Amino acid sequence: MPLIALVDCNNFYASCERVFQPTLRGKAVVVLSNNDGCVIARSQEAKDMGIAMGAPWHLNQRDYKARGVYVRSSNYALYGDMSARVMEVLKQFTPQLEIYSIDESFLNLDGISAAHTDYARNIKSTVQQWTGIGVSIGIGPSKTLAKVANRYAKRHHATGGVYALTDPQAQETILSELALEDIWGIAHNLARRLRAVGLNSPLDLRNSETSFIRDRFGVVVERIARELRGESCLHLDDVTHDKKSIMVSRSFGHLIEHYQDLREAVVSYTSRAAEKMRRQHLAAHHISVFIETNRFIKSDQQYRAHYGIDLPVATSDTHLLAHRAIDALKIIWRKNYRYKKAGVMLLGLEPIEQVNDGLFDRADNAGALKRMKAMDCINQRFGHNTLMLAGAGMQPKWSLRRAFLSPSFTTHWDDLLKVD
DNA sequence: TCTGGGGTCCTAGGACCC
DNA sequence: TCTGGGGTCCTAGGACCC
Repeated sequence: MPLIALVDCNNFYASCERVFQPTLRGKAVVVLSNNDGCVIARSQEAKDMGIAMGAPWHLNQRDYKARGVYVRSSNYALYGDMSARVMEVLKQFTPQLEIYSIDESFLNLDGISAAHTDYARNIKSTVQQWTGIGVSIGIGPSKTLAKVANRYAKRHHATGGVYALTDPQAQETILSELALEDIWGIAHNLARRLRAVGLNSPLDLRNSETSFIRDRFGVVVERIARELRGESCLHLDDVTHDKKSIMVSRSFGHLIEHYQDLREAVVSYTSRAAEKMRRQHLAAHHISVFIETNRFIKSDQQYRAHYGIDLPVATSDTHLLAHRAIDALKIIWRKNYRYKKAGVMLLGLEPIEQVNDGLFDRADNAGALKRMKAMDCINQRFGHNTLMLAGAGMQPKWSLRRAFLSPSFTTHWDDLLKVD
């Protein structure tokens, strides 16, 4: 029987903030989304105060601040870096590690001779010591049961943050006490449909007839049911795959009515998405743009639309993609709406072996490559608004404009490229 | 005033082929 | 008189995840 551990960082973003600002220890900390719109992470103290995940911050902001809650805007570069450190430590404890998300990994414990809870406690304390991040560890014969065990470890202090759900009796008890929605892969909709046929708990689902589940709910739920039985269906996957899509989207700080503003946003998102894509050595065959109004303002006329364009040749050329994105935007944009959000998706991604190969379909490949690399550097250095201006054909800051227009511009590239 | 951002997988149905 | 059926591929949209 395989044994799988799920290591999950506790309150990850809040914990990261604390590592870099130790005075936040023991304090209630929340991390907010873009525009400081809603709560996306909370320290234990903040959870204990009843601050909900996803809660719109503006609703209770004054109240919480008065009660001493510390607030941080999200810093994904920091979290990504901390995540990599944690994963590096975890790698040393297993022959096979699947990085599932920024704060979670599955570890294969097969062939580990030590008692698994002792082993897990060792992992936990090592991660804590080397990175400053606290983790909880759940162990089970399948990923789904490891998830359940992890949840149990997080919620029951007596476990000390480590719990192995290997005993059949314990499995029955815990599965009978959980709600369907507590199971990985089951959310509101599926839970409702399951209850409609009399399956009210994870235990009911586990004990139901496989063929019945398969017929009524499809392979996804069938796998969940099998996993709950301890049958490992979702195997560990330790190779990193190329991304299948790359998206950049944002909610605007204020509602946008003019086409020009929307266009600036879309061009800016496109350049960021293209930049991400190039960093992963990928090129896109398809670009899709979407815009939407604010669904929370009931009195506003609502509008949502998206449009995709196929690219004849896979490309990661910012200019080319930006032009296609604008084409798409022109098609879906409508007057007299107040837009809240826009996004750009790159799809049909394929790897490019060499940076130069198939990357550009313009004549001046070398020049385009240089310009593109420099744009990435400018982005990093001056912020994306700079490129947004340049990309949209507007007037960038004078110094940058001079850089772009100067005949000797190429001699400046090397300086810019040193940033890399 | 103010409600995130970035992903993956599966399915159903249509088009098309032999 | 009889008017198939199996298979693949593609896409849009749903559902779920962190």
